[in-house]
Amino acid sequence: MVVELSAVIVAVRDDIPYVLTVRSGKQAGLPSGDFDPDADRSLDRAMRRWATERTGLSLGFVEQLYTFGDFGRNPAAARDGERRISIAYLAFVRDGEPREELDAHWTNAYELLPWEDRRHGEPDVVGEQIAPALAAWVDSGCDPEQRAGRAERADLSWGLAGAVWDPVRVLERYELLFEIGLVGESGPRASASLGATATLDHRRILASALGRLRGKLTYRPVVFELLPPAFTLLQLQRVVESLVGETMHKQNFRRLVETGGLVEGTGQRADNSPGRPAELFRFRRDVLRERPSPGVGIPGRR
Amino acid sequence: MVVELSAVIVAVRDDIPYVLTVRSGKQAGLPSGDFDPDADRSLDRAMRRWATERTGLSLGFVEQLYTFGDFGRNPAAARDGERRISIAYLAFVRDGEPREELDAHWTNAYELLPWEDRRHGEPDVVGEQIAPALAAWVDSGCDPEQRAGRAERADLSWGLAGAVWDPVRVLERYELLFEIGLVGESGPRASASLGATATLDHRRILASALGRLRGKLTYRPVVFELLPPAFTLLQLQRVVESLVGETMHKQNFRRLVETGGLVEGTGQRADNSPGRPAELFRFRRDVLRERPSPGVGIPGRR
DNA sequence: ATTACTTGTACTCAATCTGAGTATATGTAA
DNA sequence: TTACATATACTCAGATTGAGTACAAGTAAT
Repeated sequence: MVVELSAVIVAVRDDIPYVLTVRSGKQAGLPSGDFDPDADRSLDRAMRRWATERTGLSLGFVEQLYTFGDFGRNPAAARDGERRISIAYLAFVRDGEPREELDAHWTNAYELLPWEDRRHGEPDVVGEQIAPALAAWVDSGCDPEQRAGRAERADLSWGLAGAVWDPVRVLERYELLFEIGLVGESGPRASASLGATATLDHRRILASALGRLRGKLTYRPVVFELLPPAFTLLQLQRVVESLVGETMHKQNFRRLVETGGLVEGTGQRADNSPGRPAELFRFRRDVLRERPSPGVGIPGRR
Repeated sequence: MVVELSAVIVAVRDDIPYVLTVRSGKQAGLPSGDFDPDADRSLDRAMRRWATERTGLSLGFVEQLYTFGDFGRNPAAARDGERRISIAYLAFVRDGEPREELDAHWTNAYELLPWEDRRHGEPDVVGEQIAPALAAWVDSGCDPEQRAGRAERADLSWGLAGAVWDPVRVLERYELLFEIGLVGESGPRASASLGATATLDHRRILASALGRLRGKLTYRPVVFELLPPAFTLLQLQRVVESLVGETMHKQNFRRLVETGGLVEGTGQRADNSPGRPAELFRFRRDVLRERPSPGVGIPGRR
């Protein structure tokens, strides 16, 4: 049995959430490598050291995500009777280009999971391909009870039939698509509108990372690890929106973030923007002391 | 390298959260065993099968918790140069006694983590032993900056000096106690008021489980997996309180849970109680459809 | 039968928070 | 100057929350 580490390393630039990928053949994959028990005392430390060596980036926030160990996740290994277990991590970097010679790139996360970006409304692929495929899957259930169960599951995870869209349920959605055969792993099976494929189960790992990240935003002030030390409120809002995949009411977002004590003005103002220059803010560490779970509340749409 | 599975199996009875433990020598430990890659296709499945065989219980809600792999977590193994990685799971069972012949018992979770139960006010051990030890640790920092950092960390995780007590930060608290030497692993080091010790790092695993569980309560309707199908609102409240470790305002709890659409009355009423008999309620599955993250909101204390 | 005691359930009320705006301020470029 | 952009202040109705009060409906003791 081999234990490997893999990392979803996230950065946001120009309102786009990027994940770090490495090429392997024609597909992109997450950086990953075997865990060497002799080299590091702890998994977290191994992760940091190895990611730095591999990508030339220094990680900010780091959190263990999930351990993937399904038999089918690595068909090549399975064929040889080898079982590979992968401990996945989520990590943030503020900026910086990966070192070129290491063959690492930034990939738009929504190229891999296009249906998760709803900032410009529901993407066409949902109505045109996903919803019909889900409906067909529901109808193909063999008895009424199974059909009801399937409908419930499809509606809940995809926000159909009056249910609400929950940005956090990224993994549920991905797994449902996988189950009904709309997205594939370990092979260039899908159509372009259903997103680029990735090596092995790395899209699934990305899905859990995005879900966890979206959840975490609301109750821990982690966004700030993706922003420069001073930022305008609009910059902050855009970063949150890009991660959550939905737009927010500007004035209310500002109010939430200010009265919530998450940020404080620096007195300085940004200069490069069109329109009236905005004040620069910084993260206010004292919130941690005042509120039990401070995060950027996510006010209603638009 | 050996990969093992371990499980925090939780049940609540008489307002006490219990975890399933097995004896190993004089100490209690979580049930755990090596993962056999040939026997099961997925980790989750392995976990379920193995827990059922081992404990004779059928698990309800099951969730992967964290993978522990620190070098020091198993001193015996470390001495032999062996590295053991443990994938921990959190699971709920509704009730039922473990099969006797398997040497499994229910242990009060707060016997292992006494400071986490604040239903009867702050436990004495906090003021008498923990707070002084934390203060000493803060003072022993070698420069003002380090002392400030330590004070911040102690205050935040323990809700001291005006900071709020956050029930979710169980792991942070445990790790701080461990770091300053107040609780020990792999040996009967601690005083009784700081809780019973457990095998290896199993108390640490329990701490992450309790933290995760407390967090999950607020945004997913998982409590109901610990209750019988029909229950009174007070029963529900007591189960939540026992897990969160704090008491709640009765009328507001009821309001939150009812207007939140989490439960519906059955028309029947409980009969065995003193006082006016209460109506029996059941979990209302439709909430899942209506609200993005339904959980038992945790209203203010008392 | 009355009383004390227990728990359940309804309702009140002020304070706060939220969603959805309107209005005004302060820059740059034509 | 004007048009355009974004920033920021303020409003206001409706919902949610914290903290109670009041009353209902049982059991056990007097």
